Amino acid sequence: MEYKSEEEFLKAYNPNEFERLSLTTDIIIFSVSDEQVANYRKTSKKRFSILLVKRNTYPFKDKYCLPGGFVGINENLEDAPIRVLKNETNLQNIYLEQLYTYGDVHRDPRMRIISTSYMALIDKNKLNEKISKDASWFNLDIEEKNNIVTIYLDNGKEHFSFKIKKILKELTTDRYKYEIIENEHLAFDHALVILAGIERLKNKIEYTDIVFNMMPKYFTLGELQQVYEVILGKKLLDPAFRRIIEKKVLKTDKMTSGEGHRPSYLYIYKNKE
Amino acid sequence: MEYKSEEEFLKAYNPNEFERLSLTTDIIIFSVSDEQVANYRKTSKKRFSILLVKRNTYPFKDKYCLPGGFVGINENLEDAPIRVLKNETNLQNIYLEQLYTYGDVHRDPRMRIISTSYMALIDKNKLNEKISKDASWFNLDIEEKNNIVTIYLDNGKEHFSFKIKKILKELTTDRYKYEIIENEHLAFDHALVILAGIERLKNKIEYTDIVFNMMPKYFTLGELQQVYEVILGKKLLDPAFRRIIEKKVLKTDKMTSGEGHRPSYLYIYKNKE
DNA sequence: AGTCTTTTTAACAAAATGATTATATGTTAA
DNA sequence: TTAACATATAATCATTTTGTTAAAAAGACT
Repeated sequence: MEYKSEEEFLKAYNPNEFERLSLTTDIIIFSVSDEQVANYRKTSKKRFSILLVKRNTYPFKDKYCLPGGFVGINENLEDAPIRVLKNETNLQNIYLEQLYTYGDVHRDPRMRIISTSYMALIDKNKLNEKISKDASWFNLDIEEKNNIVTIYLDNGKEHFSFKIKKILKELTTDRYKYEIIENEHLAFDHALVILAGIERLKNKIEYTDIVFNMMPKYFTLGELQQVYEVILGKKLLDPAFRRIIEKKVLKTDKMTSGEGHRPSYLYIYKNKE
Repeated sequence: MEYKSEEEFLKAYNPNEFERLSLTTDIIIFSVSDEQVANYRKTSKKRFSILLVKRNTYPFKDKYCLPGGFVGINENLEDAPIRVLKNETNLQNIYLEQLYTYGDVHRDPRMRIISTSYMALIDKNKLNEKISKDASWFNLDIEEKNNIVTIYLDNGKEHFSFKIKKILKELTTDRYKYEIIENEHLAFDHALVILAGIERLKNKIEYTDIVFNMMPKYFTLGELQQVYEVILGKKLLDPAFRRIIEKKVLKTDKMTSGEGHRPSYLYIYKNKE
């Protein structure tokens, strides 16, 4: 059949001609937390953490998953993670970045569901203890050897781990294919999503300013360095770190006190103007 | 209602409970082409190029779009671009990378359609002139000033351009929001997809080896440098370029000849072993 | 033989990074 | 009051990596 115009074509178009599927979004909410260090001074150390939700319905009942949900039929894709984030944490105006879209035929046992994942970076100080019931913060430790990544999760009450193998793709690339080889506690393919998020964050922290989304307004260079260190999973040398970071921050005249050691200046993030 | 097991839940699950939508994939196929230079020697220059398809059906009849199509209900998302690529170019085993998923409610006038975009990198020498009818290669030039990007496309017969404004996001990031401000000839939101692909490629060429997917087996350093230059949109200094690239390639004992100037050694890509 | 063009190597300056060491300073405990 | 403590901050020097300019090399063309 021939149509004379775009309007005419659209009028005759039957949306049920193609098979349909559902779309969800999953969000990795990254933040850092302070952990008391077991020494006689009241020092604390930064930890890397993400928010997980315990499922109380099928499928994957009693397992953990990333906060998320279905994208409404009249909702822009990128508005869905904003809505989910508001529901889970009551936070708005948060750094969000699309990560990857997962679409294996059988990734959800219910039906064909595509999922677009996002990562969010938040400063926990802005939280008013209003995270939803069933959600909890897990500290995160990463270990990698022989292309097998083990990720340890701990929310204080429960702790578990999962393993993912990184398989180098054949084509001329340094990208990997990821395969879950051990996972008892995470629903769906969320183990993959978490690793993808971690790797994206690790990369971007080096060439962008996104860390500052996880920092409070005033921070010390020591704290900032610790955040870099937990995310990158390695120690940095002080002078090298300072050389790089001093271009991005402004020293204020405020200082810390009562820390049991020499006080340090507080810095703020310097927007590039 | 309470279920006793995952099996029981799934048996009772009604997939029509949620509204459904359709999923497509769009692929930016990047390559480089040789263009005769108008001088008295038979020298040639590399150009950056992408494959576009002229639409002969509604919607957007007679406009150009990226190769793509619907993802089958029983087809893994990542298998769809492989299939499309095979159809359009008859090529297999090609470097493919997922870019971004577009999901604005009204991005397709027919109905709610989500599209996951990919980029593919190919070596044109592997093409056997079998690209599908309606498809043609467009040389691509990029110009950016005052955060407005103009992209010029030319396939020898037709040429046009489009403009996109880059708006800095408010949050602590160096990422932009993109807004089409001038576009007469490209269907859907494909102008955005093309720019996203260009920026991804520009970034990754610096810290990965993906360029070699666009190179023939044997190449000169001059050719390789030209490819870097057309993609990055700037001249590189020879010694600096060589220092970086010599770690990635192996010099063979083959040489070029008949080029009207000093011959050069041919190199091959050195896989990291 | 001389000119053209591009390749390839050389050489040096400037900048960025790596690593070590020294000094500073409030807190805590004796 | 003082010494041990824990971290902050600065200074120093060696090393590596980049930026820049320039020169030499070699086949094709006239």
